[in-house]
Amino acid sequence: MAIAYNERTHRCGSLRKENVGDTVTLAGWVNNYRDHGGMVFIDLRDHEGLTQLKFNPDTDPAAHEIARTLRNEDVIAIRGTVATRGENVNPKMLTGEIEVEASGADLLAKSKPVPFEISDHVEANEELRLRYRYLDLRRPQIQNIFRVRHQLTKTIRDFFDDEGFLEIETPVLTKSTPEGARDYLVPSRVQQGSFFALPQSPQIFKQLFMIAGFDRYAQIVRCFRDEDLRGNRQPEFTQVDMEMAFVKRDDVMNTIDRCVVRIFKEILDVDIETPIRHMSYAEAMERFGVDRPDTRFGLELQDITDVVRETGFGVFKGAIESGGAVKCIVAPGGAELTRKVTDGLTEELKGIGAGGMPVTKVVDGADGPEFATGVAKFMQEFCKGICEKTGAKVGDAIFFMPGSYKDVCKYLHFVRTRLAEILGVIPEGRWDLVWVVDFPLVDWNEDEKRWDSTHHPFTAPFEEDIPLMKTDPGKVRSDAYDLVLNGEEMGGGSIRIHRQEVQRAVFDLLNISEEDAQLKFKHLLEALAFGAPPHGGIAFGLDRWVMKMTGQESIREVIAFPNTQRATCPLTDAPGSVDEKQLLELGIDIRPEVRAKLEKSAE
RNA sequence: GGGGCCGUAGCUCAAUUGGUUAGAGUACCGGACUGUCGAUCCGGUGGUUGCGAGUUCGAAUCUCGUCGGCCUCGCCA
Repeated sequence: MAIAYNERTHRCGSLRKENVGDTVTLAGWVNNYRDHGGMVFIDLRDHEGLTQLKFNPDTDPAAHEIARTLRNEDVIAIRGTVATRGENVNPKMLTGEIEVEASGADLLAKSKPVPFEISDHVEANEELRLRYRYLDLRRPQIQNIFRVRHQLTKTIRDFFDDEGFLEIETPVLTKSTPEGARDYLVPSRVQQGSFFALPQSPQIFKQLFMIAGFDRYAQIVRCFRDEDLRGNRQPEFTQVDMEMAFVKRDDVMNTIDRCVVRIFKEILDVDIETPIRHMSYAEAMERFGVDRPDTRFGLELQDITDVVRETGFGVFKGAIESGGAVKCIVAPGGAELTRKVTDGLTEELKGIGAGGMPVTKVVDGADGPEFATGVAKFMQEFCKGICEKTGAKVGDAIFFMPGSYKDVCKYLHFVRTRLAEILGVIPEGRWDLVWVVDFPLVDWNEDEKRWDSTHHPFTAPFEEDIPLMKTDPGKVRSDAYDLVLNGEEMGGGSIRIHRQEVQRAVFDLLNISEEDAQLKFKHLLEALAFGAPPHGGIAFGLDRWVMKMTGQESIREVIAFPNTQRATCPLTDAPGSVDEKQLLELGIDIRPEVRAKLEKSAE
């Protein structure tokens, strides 16, 4: 008799000893089978958990016959009676006190042997996992990630709903903006020769919502950027996007503080202290060398430019004379580090463009602490000064970095992060949140010889800094803010420019002509002329939040069907070629040199 | 575009550093087994060592190229 699989009485994670004696119907996948010739045991799996099924030839020969043929990942439905396991309780299973004695079984779908085991014990390589992602997604730990993802989006939506935000969708087929990241383009058939762009973010649209008078908008929205991938970057990703009218930056940050508190409480049952602390961009760069400081540990950067100003040591002297700096990191107990480790660090640094890294160790000398090994002989005369300035003690190692301020920051940030791993000083279970504020409005682009927006061209400068735009643009601070969690940027936003004359001044500074501005941002500029309320907002990388909250190392783990580093999908084989007919309709063609390359690789 | 690591059975990994017929666990197939739970025991199938050149008496191992994966710099307003 067929089992009514559409009338499951329970799920596989729910049966307990209170259910003993109940007649139940379950359905799911064969997680594992143990065939004793007589007795057959099957662990049945569904989205909730595992239940052991027992097939006894004396109880039900027909069901037992079916059970003997079952293999992993076969889909079955069974009917049976819940029984206690007596002496044979399995404490490792949530349902380990019971089992279901099957009195009927249906094979609903046979499975081929799977390319990799669906289990906690075996980890297949990532490419294979992505190629058979639907099998990978069967693993309970992976399903849990998506459960957290669901809870997180629900919590965020509930929060914004409670605070009076409206979720409104914005276009996916929209207009290319030449600023910022490379756009994904979609050719138009109706307007041959024209292209839509997929949004890098709904930035302008959300500002238009404010001008439209919605007051508060929030959306969980897919965004696209055609740039190279990283462990925490995918070409399509999900933003939590919000905008508020009639606010100053503290209002936005306070709102997010409340949201973050709620997220941590509801998802992880962790209490976050508010207000989340603020740190200026300048302080972050000075102490950590990066605008997303990891404040869970020390190893901060220390400036010793003044201490060693009179040095004859070539690289230090050169850096100082050309207006740069000499900074260092003191590694407590670093004298224990082997030559191999410090040399390895130097090699890694060279890999990202550094010339090298002078290192020395502080030892007990005849006359107090002195330097030993490495660049000791060049630095000995400054030992006392450096130790006083930095607090370095006997047994420590000091890693020096001379160069331009930018380079020193970049390389020492790298050193700091690696040292923290090597020394094992990153505490577990910490959630260090910090708002980085007072970013510079613009950044000098040496290659192009022009000022670029640090954030984006609609970010408001500090009112009191506006006069500096003409005289010293690099000093102008912007009303922008980034939220950083454990050294990773989780989101960023700003107060926007709502007055035309300020917007024009910023465009001037960015060397965007009136014509250009009209061409690129006409819709926003026009709207600003019709009474724009002061407004500001922020956007979060949802994927990064899920990644952090589930303890994953890669963003790919928290996206159902992610891309590889070369932006392909091993499961669908996207992107793929299209018919000539499709190209014809769109009025576009593959360039000859690309065609030639494709034909060559097809051979 | 640059730097680094990797690619051996369906899967996870070995192969004494260039040496005879490339092994093990697992999966799969056959057999045994009535309390297992990563079942056990016996037997079996399974390999273009990513691909292509080269060096060598001899290459999984060395060299070059190429393809693919991951990390990273640039890039990501």
